[in-house]
Amino acid sequence: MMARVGRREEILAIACRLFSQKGYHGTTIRDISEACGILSGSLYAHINTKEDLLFEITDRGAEAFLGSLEPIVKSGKTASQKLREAVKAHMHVIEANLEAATVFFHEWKALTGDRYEQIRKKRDSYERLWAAILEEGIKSGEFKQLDEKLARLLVLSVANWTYQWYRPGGKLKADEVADRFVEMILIGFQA
Amino acid sequence: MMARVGRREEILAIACRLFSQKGYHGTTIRDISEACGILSGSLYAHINTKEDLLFEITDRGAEAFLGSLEPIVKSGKTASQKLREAVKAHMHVIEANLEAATVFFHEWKALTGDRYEQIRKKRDSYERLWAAILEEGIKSGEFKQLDEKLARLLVLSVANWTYQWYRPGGKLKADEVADRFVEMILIGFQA
DNA sequence: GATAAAAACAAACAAGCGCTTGTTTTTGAG
DNA sequence: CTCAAAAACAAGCGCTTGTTTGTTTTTATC
Repeated sequence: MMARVGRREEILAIACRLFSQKGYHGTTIRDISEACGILSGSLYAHINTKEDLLFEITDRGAEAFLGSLEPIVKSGKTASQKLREAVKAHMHVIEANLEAATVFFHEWKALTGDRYEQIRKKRDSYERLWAAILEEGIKSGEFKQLDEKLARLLVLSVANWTYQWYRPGGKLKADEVADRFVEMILIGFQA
Repeated sequence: MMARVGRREEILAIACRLFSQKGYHGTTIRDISEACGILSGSLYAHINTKEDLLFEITDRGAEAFLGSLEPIVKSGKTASQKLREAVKAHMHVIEANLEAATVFFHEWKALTGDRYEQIRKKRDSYERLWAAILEEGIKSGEFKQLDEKLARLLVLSVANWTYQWYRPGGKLKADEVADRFVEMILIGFQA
């Protein structure tokens, strides 16, 4: 016999949903197992520890964000184009997996030891990719002579806050939101 | 004899610090009492429940943000001036009480029942104050014909993400950050 | 220095926590 | 139908959780 490959994914998805709703520390192993329709002990045929679940969810989230941004930064487009596509890519990752994105942004600090460090490093890498886009735009004269750090913080604030309000299936489509955000960032509010 | 008025405040400050560091569910009553230098049971001479602590911290946070923004919205200044002062006021609240702001933004969802609703309403009120500034600027023609909702989300993203990176005493002064953020928002990145 | 409020201790409570163990049931390929 | 792997159960481990209770110590005031 073979293990149903889907079972573990199912558990991850359920844990992801609960972590995003009630937080990691606010979710118990019994919450997860109950939502799976099994007893709490039975979960441990599929996982080693509760923190494994959190790590796997956040790590996949980190990889999704990194993997979507890397090709854009490496492309030969202009900084404005890269910025636009970066925001779009970021929104698409959130759209495709809002719950995992929420856990990634909101719960990753509950990780301990080496796993905390691993995710922290991936977050840093992600920020550096954004920094590269802004540095390029500032250096080439395409953007104003902005303080790169503050410009990056502004863009990242917009990107990183998205999980708090964006709801797939709502009126606002991810691509449209991204386009308008980038437009506002590029040309400003002032008439 | 009279109760030392400072004792309860001390406990609140310690709980605030721990909640901001480890989260509400990640902090135990024994963590708090130990940091206070007393036994866990002794805490209950000063508080009724653990959630009381969270509520008092988040409610004070909400009031601080609301109280700082209200007079600005009501003032007779231009929308741009209001926007500038609003961002400054927001940053000042965070600067003056980073830990409480962190708990307010990050842990308020751990509240239950009526208290959850109370804080949610205050958060809504706060967003509506920001909306008023943007609506005014758009209506008067001072700002471009922006989608008000998306413009508000952009500004709120920048404001609400601040607690994640701003550190009082660092190189960046709150007023300076606010000025540069507003400048970028008003006139955009494009050269 | 007596007094009473305030603050702390000492000890424990019921409930819930993450997780382990040994056993039984379900499953699907041969 | 057989049989072994996989998945679930049943029971409970040691520990921690938020909180309560009754008692003692500290504190400021008269």
